[in-house]
Amino acid sequence: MSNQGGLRERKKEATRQAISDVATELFLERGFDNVSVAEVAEAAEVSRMTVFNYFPRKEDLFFDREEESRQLLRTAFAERPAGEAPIATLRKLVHSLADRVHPFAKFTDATAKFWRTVAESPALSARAREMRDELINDLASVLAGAINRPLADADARLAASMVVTALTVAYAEGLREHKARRSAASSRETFLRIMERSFSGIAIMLKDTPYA
Amino acid sequence: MSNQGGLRERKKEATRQAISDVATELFLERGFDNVSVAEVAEAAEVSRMTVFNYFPRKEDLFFDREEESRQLLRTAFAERPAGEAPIATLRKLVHSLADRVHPFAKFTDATAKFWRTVAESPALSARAREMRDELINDLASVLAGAINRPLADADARLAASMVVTALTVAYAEGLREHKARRSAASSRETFLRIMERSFSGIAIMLKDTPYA
DNA sequence: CATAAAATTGTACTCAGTATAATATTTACT
DNA sequence: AGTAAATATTATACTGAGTACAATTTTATG
Repeated sequence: MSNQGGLRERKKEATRQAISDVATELFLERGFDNVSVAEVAEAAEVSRMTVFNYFPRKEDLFFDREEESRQLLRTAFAERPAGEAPIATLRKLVHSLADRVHPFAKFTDATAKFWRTVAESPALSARAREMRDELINDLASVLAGAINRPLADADARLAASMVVTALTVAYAEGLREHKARRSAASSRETFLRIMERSFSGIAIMLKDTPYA
Repeated sequence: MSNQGGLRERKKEATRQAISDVATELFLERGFDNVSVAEVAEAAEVSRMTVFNYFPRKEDLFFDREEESRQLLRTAFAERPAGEAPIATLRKLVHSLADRVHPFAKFTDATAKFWRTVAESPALSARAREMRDELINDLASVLAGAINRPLADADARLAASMVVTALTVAYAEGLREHKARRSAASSRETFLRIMERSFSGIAIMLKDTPYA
């Protein structure tokens, strides 16, 4: 039987982390497309097959936190005050992320380097876009679920698409601001300013729906 | 020297078209991921290398009209009345596309099958997302250029992202409506209704900028 | 018809990702 | 402790996209 805190589980987690760490380091150093999975395996002192055992796709070695955003949404809506408009819940969540300097609203040299590495690799860029679309789908489901609407509700899809698009633009501009001014405060303000403008527009789009 | 309407040019174009046609047919029939480039080459009676000569990536065999959307934007803004708000120009363009039943606003069994084939292939979906991002970048440049702003203008990026996102959602819902009701009129209406709602919200987002 | 330019092809390669079977290691049980 | 079952790791061999480069065929031009 599988032992929760057993040696096997701990070793697996350690192996996984070791592979991910050494891979991330190599990718940041030399660029995602200039490092083969075989090299990662060798550097992690593990076989190529083991790498693919833990990470089905090479891109997963770099993007190792997809589940986090999903969880973030679920808890935000689980704790939502009854009767609050879903869009208001999201607006609060965004401010909370900015206040807590969550990775999704963090503008530092490290995050800049991370996203530069993504931008320089077609494969990583493609995976980032895919994750964006998955986030939109998740959010649409959560939004529709929050007010007991069918999961394919068109208004939910519009709302989710617009919010995630706003986040993408706001985050990109936040990063640009960081590169230009190197100020955490002004990056944060740029990010929030764009999100606020976006939310005001999104509210209009959804004004005759239960989402706003 | 290269002869404009010479035999060589005509033959090249014919070969290219023949490859693209036979590939599209195979992909629609059996699915993009179940047909190898080698098979396409064989069916087109051409070598594998020749296929890659004309179409650098396999996905290009299916998406063969990327330039069209680019051109659509440029001409719309070239013919724009002086002083018209860029967002108004886009709104008119969308209505014009719907009226002319342009491929970007066309809801038929054929377009449904086309996009179903895309949805069923990870590679084609990825390429579609990439094209969406390229369209956003193009549109942002055109918007900024239209009012003599720097090409990286944040407002232009926000506007472009929002409009393309709206188009994506509106088109998807138009397709869904087609599948449900098989009515060209009601698909068109669904599409335009979502676009109108989106434009009204986008106008709010940009109300203090020269774009709206 | 000969020759230059350009299109097509052949060959050999790299790399991601998959399938499958063999081997090593941990766990559970006596 | 020792052993059998479960599971992690590895070896091997494969497919298919995409690239590099050289050889060959086809078209254009004098």
